[in-house]
Amino acid sequence: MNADELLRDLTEPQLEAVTHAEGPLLLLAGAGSGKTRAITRRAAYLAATVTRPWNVLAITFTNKSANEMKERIVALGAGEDMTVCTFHSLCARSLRIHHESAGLPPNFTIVDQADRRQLIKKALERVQLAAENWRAAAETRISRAKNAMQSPAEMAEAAGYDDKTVARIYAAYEDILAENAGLDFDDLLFKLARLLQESEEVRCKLADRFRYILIDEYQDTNAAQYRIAHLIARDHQNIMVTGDPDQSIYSWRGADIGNILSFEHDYPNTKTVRLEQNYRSTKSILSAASALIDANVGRKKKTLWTENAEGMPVRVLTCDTGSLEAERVVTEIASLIAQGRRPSEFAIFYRTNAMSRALEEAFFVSGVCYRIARGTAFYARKEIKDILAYLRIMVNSADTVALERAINTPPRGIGKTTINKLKQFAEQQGCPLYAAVMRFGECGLSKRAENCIKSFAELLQTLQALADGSARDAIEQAVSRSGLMAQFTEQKDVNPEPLANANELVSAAEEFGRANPEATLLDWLTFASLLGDEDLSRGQSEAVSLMTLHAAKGLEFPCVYIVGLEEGLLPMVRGATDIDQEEEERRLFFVGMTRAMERLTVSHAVWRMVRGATLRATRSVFLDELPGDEVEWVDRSRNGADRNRREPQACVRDDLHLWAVGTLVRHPEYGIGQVMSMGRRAGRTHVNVRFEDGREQPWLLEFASDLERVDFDEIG
DNA sequence: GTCAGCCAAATTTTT
DNA sequence: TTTGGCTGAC
Repeated sequence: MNADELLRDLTEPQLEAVTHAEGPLLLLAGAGSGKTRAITRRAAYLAATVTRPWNVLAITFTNKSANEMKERIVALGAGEDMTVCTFHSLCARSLRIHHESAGLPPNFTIVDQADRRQLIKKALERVQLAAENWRAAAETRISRAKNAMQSPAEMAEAAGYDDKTVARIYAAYEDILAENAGLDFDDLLFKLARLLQESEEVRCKLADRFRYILIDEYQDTNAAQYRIAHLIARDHQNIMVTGDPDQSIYSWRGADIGNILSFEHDYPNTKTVRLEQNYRSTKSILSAASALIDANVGRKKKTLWTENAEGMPVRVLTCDTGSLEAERVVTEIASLIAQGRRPSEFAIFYRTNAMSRALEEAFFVSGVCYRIARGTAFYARKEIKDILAYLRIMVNSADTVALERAINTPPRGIGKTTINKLKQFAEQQGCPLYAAVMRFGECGLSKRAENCIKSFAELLQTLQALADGSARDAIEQAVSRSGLMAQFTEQKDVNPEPLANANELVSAAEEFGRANPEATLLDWLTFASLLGDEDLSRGQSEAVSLMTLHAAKGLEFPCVYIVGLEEGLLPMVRGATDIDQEEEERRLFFVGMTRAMERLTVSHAVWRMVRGATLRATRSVFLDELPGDEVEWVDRSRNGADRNRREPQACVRDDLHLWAVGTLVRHPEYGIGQVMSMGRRAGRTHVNVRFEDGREQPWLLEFASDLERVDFDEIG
């Protein structure tokens, strides 16, 4: 596409943003205002006019949005050479290249959240504190410190006992990370920010390479990310940021809404463009959402408007209990589907994951397909981590977390006693655990244990010889030689997932190798450690989406339900001391509301079960902030009008004894599946079946006549 | 090495 | 209520 074509079909403000050439640009983009369109067009336009693609850097927060953005930019004809990536992967790559200046080993491994927890536990042991009392505090505060670019020493200068204690844990944790040659997610940002600050040479290199930078979702940046952006853009000032302060919902993770609010101040010649026309929602939805967000006081004024239809009013539903609320919502969705809507047009949002339970139960009864957008990432699965552990040892033998995981996975007779002896030896010698494994003869082990360790040591050596080859081969070898493959294959009838996931990992590596022929195993590991699972989601089946409000950001659905509008839930915190937090909760609700295109329903229950106890709930203040004339209140509580609620029918058929979790079934249309869970509710039995394509489908057993039980042998 | 049983903890979680 | 982690018995 040539430059003129890139400017086609743009609104006036979009055009302004796209064609702005030099200097800082702030794009304040309201929900649903075509922000991505503006940013991708601009990236392509820059590459076509004032600069070359490889001099442009576009940064996002998630892999998903990076991939989407890249795809769209490539489709606009701007070439593959533009760097479109997440903050974290930019950091990982840059630190890999400039590891020497950063004082890092070249083969550092990236430590994920679960590993991080283990390491913090070790740090607690090392400073001899009762783990239970400090674990949670240490986890959040160390992360916060790193995000704010604070070292352990700086933290120790703080006054309180708590700070000093956490600083000790932090220091121990840093030591352990260094011993493992590991960097956690926060380190990636922190270390690059510090490197850019301290090394003029590296800073100039990056600034020269990336002459134009674009940052999406700028309201979610933390102090380290702010520094990185600033240090790259300081000289050329070609920095464009987009975002919406009203959608800042991650302050609890260190995001600083102040970054976007003070952008014009930080970059004095900023041109500010506002995208205020909304293309997503009806007038009713938009004005309800606008009225709500207006209640935030320290807010940068912004007025969203739309040319869309008025639409139906936003509805507020009152129910007696959480489960009745769920039942109502699901019943309504079922009837709309019966009238011709597709399941994928619906989404239900809630504040906490625990709230999905009631909804799931209601879905069981209704038989409507649903899908929960959960956080269990592909790369966080046990079998995947087991494999990655071997690969990590291959590139970084100091990676003790990986070693401890791999040493007896699959079981090879190396028990706690043996491991402790090895650890003891390592400690005495001041060497990494890996060295102890290699010097198994000196650790005072029993003959039996020594043999086990010996073959493990040999395995590691064999694998390490492959470390310089392709990632694909490394994985294949690691999986088969470690015995993991045998384990997965053996259990495939009981649980086919590990085998499937292992194979998927191999194909992912193969694909990566094809796209990056030069890439080493280390490159692939860097890439894989930073990946979530959204890219690998299998089988886009028709289903209603269930997710937390946080997970909803960036998505849109024709029909949206937001449940649990109660004090203590949404907003979760409240009170004069916590104005900022309350405002963030309001933004969270705002984000949820603005996902809706046509129909928006919010609900609350009079009684809510919280941790086993049923408590009287107070309706959320947010509901009272919605404009009266745009909103229809529907009271379905006992004192309300709904006396004709359909009671569940009695159980027709009870085959519970014939069915069990894990039973294989065949469906004429969906193929072979497996019973994932079963339950009884209101005297009826329901089963939840997952099929080969990843689709999950609930059935009420008496209506599940299409399901046929099959035996393992039958499908080989 | 595995498993039942007990206790404690329970927002959100882009990487 | 549910879940995960840890402990102690086989």
